[in-house]
Amino acid sequence: MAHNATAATYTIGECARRSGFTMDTLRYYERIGLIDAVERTATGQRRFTDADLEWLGTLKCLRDTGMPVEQMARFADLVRDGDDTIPERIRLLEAHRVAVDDRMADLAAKRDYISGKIAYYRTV
Amino acid sequence: MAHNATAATYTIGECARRSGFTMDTLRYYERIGLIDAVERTATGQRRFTDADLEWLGTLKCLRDTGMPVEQMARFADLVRDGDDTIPERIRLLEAHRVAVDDRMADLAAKRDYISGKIAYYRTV
DNA sequence: GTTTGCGTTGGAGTCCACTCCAAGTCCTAG
DNA sequence: CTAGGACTTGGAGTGGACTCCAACGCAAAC
Repeated sequence: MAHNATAATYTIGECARRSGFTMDTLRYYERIGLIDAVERTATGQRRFTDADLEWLGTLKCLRDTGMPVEQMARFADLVRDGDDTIPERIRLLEAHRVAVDDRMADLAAKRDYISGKIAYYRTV
Repeated sequence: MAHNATAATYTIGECARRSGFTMDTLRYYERIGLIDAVERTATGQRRFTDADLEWLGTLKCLRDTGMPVEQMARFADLVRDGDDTIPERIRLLEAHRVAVDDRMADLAAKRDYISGKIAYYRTV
């Protein structure tokens, strides 16, 4: 058997600190199935693993780029359903990337409008 | 007296179409003071002017770049209070531009993460 | 001159994504 | 061994920004 050097686990508080979600949000995400049932101690406290944290990193990325929770749940389902769903996952992520690109282009244009407004105010 | 060639007015439906807000949102914005009381016909129907539309364009830009309604209301108040408030308006818009820039940088980074994820899935 | 549809109001309802609460248990530092 | 902080639950509450509703009045096309 391999020597398991890094089996770190984290309390929900520590996980919140590391993931950028609040404890409440972590519990909420577990409740609605965005994250699989987290390991528990004998007394019922959650212990998050590095794998959980990595998945949370993906969720954070999707969430912060504006993906609705419902679509993230769909993605989570695909991940749960194994490698057969990889083409669909790619489709989902590509669609999302397009949405993000569109959003960035829109922001850039509107940023310029704001800059123009500022420049105009400076002439008054 | 000058010849007034363009005194176009628009119904709320037309204004919605042109501004990109819904009729309900336009009424809501008027109610909360984001837009000044709109002109009315004798029978009480709203008639938006080109000036209204221009202001709505500014609001759309601010809103779509994530400015909270409350801060837009603050900006609207400044505009109402005359030219003395221009330095403050500049400060407000500059702060907002920084926020937009930050948001774009964050989106760009996270877009790359998503791209990496897609690339990875393609290797599986 | 009537039908079809656009407009009016105040107020209630919706949606999303959390966020908070109370009452209790568990952990750990001293 | 005890004090204080971290964790548990189910369920209720929040905040922001709309969005919808009913019951009605007005408009304009034929």
